[in-house]
Amino acid sequence: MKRDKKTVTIRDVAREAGVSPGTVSRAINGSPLVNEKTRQRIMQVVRELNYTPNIVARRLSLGKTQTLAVIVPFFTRPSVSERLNGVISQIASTPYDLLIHNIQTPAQRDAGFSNMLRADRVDGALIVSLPIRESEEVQLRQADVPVVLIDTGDDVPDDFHKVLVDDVTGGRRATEYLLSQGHERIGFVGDRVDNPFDFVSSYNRYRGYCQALEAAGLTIHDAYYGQGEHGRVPARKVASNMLKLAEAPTAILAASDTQAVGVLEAAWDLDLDVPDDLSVVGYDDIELAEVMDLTTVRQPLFESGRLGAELLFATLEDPQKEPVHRLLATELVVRGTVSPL
Amino acid sequence: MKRDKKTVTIRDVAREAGVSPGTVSRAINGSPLVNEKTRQRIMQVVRELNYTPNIVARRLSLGKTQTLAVIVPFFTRPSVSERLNGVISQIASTPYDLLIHNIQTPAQRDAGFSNMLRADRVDGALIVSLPIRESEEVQLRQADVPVVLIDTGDDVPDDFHKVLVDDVTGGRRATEYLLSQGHERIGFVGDRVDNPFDFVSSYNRYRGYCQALEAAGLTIHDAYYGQGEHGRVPARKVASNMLKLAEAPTAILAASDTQAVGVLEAAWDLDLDVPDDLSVVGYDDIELAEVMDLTTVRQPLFESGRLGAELLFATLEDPQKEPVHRLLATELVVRGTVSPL
DNA sequence: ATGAAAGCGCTAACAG
DNA sequence: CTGTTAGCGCTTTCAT
Repeated sequence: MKRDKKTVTIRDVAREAGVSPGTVSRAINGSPLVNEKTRQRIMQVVRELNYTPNIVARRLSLGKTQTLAVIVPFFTRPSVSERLNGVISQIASTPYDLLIHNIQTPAQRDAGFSNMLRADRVDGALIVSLPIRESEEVQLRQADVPVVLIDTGDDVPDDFHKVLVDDVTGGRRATEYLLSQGHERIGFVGDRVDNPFDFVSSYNRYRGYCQALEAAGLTIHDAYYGQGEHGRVPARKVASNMLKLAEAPTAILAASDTQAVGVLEAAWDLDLDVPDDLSVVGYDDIELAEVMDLTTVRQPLFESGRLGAELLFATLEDPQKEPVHRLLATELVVRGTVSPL
Repeated sequence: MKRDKKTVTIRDVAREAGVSPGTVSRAINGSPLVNEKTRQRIMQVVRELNYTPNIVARRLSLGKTQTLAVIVPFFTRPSVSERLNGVISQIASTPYDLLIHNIQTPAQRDAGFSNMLRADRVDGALIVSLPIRESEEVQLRQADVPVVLIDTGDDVPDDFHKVLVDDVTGGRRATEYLLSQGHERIGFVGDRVDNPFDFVSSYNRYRGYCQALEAAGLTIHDAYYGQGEHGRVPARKVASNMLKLAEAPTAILAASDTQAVGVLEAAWDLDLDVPDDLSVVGYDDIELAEVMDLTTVRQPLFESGRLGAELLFATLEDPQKEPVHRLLATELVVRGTVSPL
């Protein structure tokens, strides 16, 4: 849209082809009501002039942005970026543009919600792994574009489209597995409950852990609930403290593979052998898990993103569509970091 | 831009405030030639009506898209996504939208170059880690938007803005380090030279490796140049073969940390101790490297992205700007996978 | 300091 | 089947 380097417009094509702009538009957009002869001639001119329609003008006229937005926190985290990958690959075959709004600060968070959900900017939006606050729920409801929540929104009303992964069950299964191997002193290392983004997946996995313990008639010790900032290094510290307890756990379930590696490091620091002295289970099954031979809970990261995008397209087609909820299952991947007690 | 749910336009505000649309526009955009009183009144109405300017209309009128694109292959690779992170964080504080075009197939590649470099779509573009082919170089030159190349384009003429990292020197330094530790039989495990994307960074690192070897008066053996698809698993296979040679290398330099981990795995497979039986050096210094205690060559991933975006903004301000080239340095990070011979 | 009017480039309803 | 016309919503001369 540089005005200096003159752009070829539909008018230029029309003049050159000896027709009206309207006809050119029809020809380009494959309307059936244009003579084959004229269409050929027009397309010829289009090629000669190397014409390409101004997409912004097109959008204004059509009233559609042909753009989708995804709001996502910390997209460099492997689990997040894999979901994003699913979204992107689903959109790739469509003419839609994809706007990425990464969130790492509160300001970006506000900006994302107030800018990216507007119909003059996008036709629809995906929110990935970012917990929805009450005020944001209001914004979402007022938003004039369809929104699909991926890996978030289990606590917001069911009138939103959602693709969720069953974190509670995942945490429970992992714990049950540990119990089945004879472990009773089982620790949990996860995010802080009161983290600045209100991330809740770690806590949900912890809830599953509690369920399993209770079902087994075991008591839940606070000392076995290690909370820290998300990441390998804090997890290492938290696990280290836990492992120094008089009655140290014989197994630890981590809220993510990244944190599980921190647990492994803590064990190394203390000269504890994994799995002989300590069993460890992670969560996510990112590539790192395989490298570390980590037993973990696999969740369908890519698929959750792909499905969310698919769902958004369906909603674009039929805005009145009933809210859809997909709850994806997890799967325990047994590798080498757990041994029977 | 839903037409049904009536949108508030500048006209509505104007009518309500008893002024003309032009004045509202001026008021909103902070023009000095509008009476303070009227501005107040207008802003009041804006708030009451919850008016927000239609961004597409604004773009059409202004002739600017306020959008930037980044073309990037395999953005889930940690090294790539970290560069992207640098780009995003630099753009975050600006009003620009960011379009991500991920490339995993030839079709996406073509689409990216023909769609994303058009002035009616974006104001500028960044190309990250994707080697430029000759035909693409032509497209780049014809593009009517400024383009900055990040981690690519060392083989295209110097009239493009570039942010490069010195892969050759990085490869050389790593090799020199290995030589200084007494190693002479040094292997290299990297991408295939004839890979479908023409990725060249692996080969450049290999060139540095060759330089170091030659400078030391050593001959370069083809058997010590292991090529495979990018990734941990192929690298494992390639390294495995190399380590089974009669005269197996005592040290291996990998073209990336990911591949270095494959080398480590190959060593484990063969019951070789690292670093006692085999020294290993990686490249990139992604988080995985620290976890594996891997000696590696650190390159400024985030900074390369940030700098590229910064450069693009500078070019947006001054399109006539002389082509800028930044060559970023690498740094050897000594950890625990190398021992003297 | 403000209003009127033209225009950004495209699409679509309306005639014919 | 094609031309004409009227917008889409905003910005920006050009008057006044």
